Amino acid sequence: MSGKPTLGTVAKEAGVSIPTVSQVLRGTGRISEKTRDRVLKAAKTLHYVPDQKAAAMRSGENREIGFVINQLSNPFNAEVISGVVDLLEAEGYLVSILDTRDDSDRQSRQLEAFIRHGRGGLIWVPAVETPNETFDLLAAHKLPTVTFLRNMRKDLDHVGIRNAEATATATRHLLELGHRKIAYLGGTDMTLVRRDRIAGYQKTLSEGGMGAGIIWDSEDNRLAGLEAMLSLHRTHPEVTAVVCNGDMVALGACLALQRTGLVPGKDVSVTGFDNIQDAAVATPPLTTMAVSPHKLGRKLAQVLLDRIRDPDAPISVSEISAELIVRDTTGTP
Amino acid sequence: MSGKPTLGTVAKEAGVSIPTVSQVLRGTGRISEKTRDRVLKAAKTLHYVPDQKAAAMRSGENREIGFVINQLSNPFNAEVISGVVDLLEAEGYLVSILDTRDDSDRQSRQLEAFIRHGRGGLIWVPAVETPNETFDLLAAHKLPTVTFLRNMRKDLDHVGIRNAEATATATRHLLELGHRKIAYLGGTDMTLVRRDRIAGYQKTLSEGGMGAGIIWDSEDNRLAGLEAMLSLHRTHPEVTAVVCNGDMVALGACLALQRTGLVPGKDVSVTGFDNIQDAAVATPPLTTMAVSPHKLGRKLAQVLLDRIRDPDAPISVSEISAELIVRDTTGTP
DNA sequence: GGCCATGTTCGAATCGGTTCGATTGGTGAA
DNA sequence: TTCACCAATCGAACCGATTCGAACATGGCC
Repeated sequence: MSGKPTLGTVAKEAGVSIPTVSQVLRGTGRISEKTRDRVLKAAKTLHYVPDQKAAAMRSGENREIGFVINQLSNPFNAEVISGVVDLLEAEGYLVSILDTRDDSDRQSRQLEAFIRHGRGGLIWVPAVETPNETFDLLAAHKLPTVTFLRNMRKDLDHVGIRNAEATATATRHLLELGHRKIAYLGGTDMTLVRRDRIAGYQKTLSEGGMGAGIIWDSEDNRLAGLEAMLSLHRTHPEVTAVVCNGDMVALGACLALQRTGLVPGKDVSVTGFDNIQDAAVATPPLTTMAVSPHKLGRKLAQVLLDRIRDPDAPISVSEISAELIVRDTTGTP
Repeated sequence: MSGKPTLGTVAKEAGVSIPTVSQVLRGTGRISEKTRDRVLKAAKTLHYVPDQKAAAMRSGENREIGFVINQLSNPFNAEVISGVVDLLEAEGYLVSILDTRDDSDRQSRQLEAFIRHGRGGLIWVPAVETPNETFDLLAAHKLPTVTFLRNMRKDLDHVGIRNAEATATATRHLLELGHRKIAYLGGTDMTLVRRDRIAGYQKTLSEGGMGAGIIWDSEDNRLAGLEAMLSLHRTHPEVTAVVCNGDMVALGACLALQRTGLVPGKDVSVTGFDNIQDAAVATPPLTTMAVSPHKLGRKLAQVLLDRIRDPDAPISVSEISAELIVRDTTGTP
């Protein structure tokens, strides 16, 4: 009545020993039906819930997974999380989420907190400027880890998107429509992801004989995309198409065009990346590169489970292709 | 070299006993400088990180907080989470987040998981249809809990928004502009929050002699808002203003108006709720009711800390006022 | 030299489970 | 009656930390 119920409380209530209660509740060992029933009834009347941290301590098994992401407010990430959680919860794991907001100091504090509090595995979008010692910390504690989106280490499992292939597809789509002046919006801080996406864009341009292209800086949100598009258009009015680093940027760019009196898809073509829910609803609906976030999430969960089950298996790197979804923001120039 | 470093490993490395290492690292007891240095150096070279679950087991203190939210993909919620995490991390707590997606079965599994895995406190947006037994579970385990947004129990601390006051303000704003046919968009499933917001709307209407008003159903996202506005306009073309239950709905409604050839703020006025980032950037920028999510987050953290420190303190209920931000989607009819 | 005060360090118990080997009681066969 | 065997249950050690009181060494004083 005073404190929380423990194995001891249940054991006394049922008139058996502590190990017996433990065996009944976990279904191990040979227990007669009579005592099993007695124990189960006692556990129920006392509202007994086992203390996982005590269990984890002895058995070494830890059914709690950490998910460290760089931007919780991005709806694409939220959907990936759903996919991960669905699969891991079905396997009896608890997934707890932290948001680094791409701050590597906060990230290192959070990862250390995960280690202190004991996690059995980690899914992680490393912050842009993650120092080596952060990777060392994880290695020192032998924490099964899968990186997501940003593949920064050859010694860790990874799940990501074929970024270069995707932007190449988007760029080729615009070339085939007849565009000749195509800019890339969403970039210059050199994330690995951005580097790959820009590489795909540039490779396709130069294969088409269009030179190096124009890279224009923008953060990954609507407001930044809007401002970047305005300045791009002011500086390079000859540009008739932009490949955007993300849907948020692309939607911002469309707003900018509309404010300038231009029609996205007629005067200037725009492609996005992610296929977030808003992309389909926007006016006009956004042409974009789609990757199923749920598929990514399930893959992440699967790779992590495999790693937990066999810590010595070879490193796994999975890259998922994005698919071009043509809507109304792209057209002939 | 093989397993994780423990107090024992560090003790052997430094040539002292386990309690000594513990005392050095937590700063308790009187330790000579000489051994302190030796211990600290050993801890550093071994990358020692204390195991919180072992510590929590002995000391009873649990510095891990659970945050159970109903919709992770809502950017407003993401900002609230930032506020909570900032304050609690500074106090040495780890905040882990789960998303119920308003599914009460998933919610009950998640809360039980939090109890099993041991949390020292809980911030919680209860799912719409939360059964009593879920509340009983928390009470049975004496888990310090603060509800957020949805105040469903008189026996739990709460932090929320003055919903009725806010929609009353929005409705009065529209009345003062001269609107006479004002609908409420985002309704009818009877969440407490919605009930309060609708009550504020209806009270203001009837005080202004406008009758009961029109309540139109919509979920809390852009696409739903768009479709709801289309059907509302088809059914009730006389409506010249809509009070929306949230910004996402309001933005969807504006899109719907634009598709119909109407101008938000001129032909039909629209107010939102939350002041999410997109509200300021949209074309036209959205008139909305703003509550500082960061302020809400810090309040939540503070109330929870107070509860943890004094479990017997009287129940605290804090409601924060929303502020009208007039932008371009409201005007004279 | 013996004794106490002071400051450091360590032994042992504890938290709530799990695990394994040992013990108990009952049954059937020799 | 004795013995072997099997199923059911329990004792005790352990996981990694914390906590408290006891032990120890040192030095000062009588």
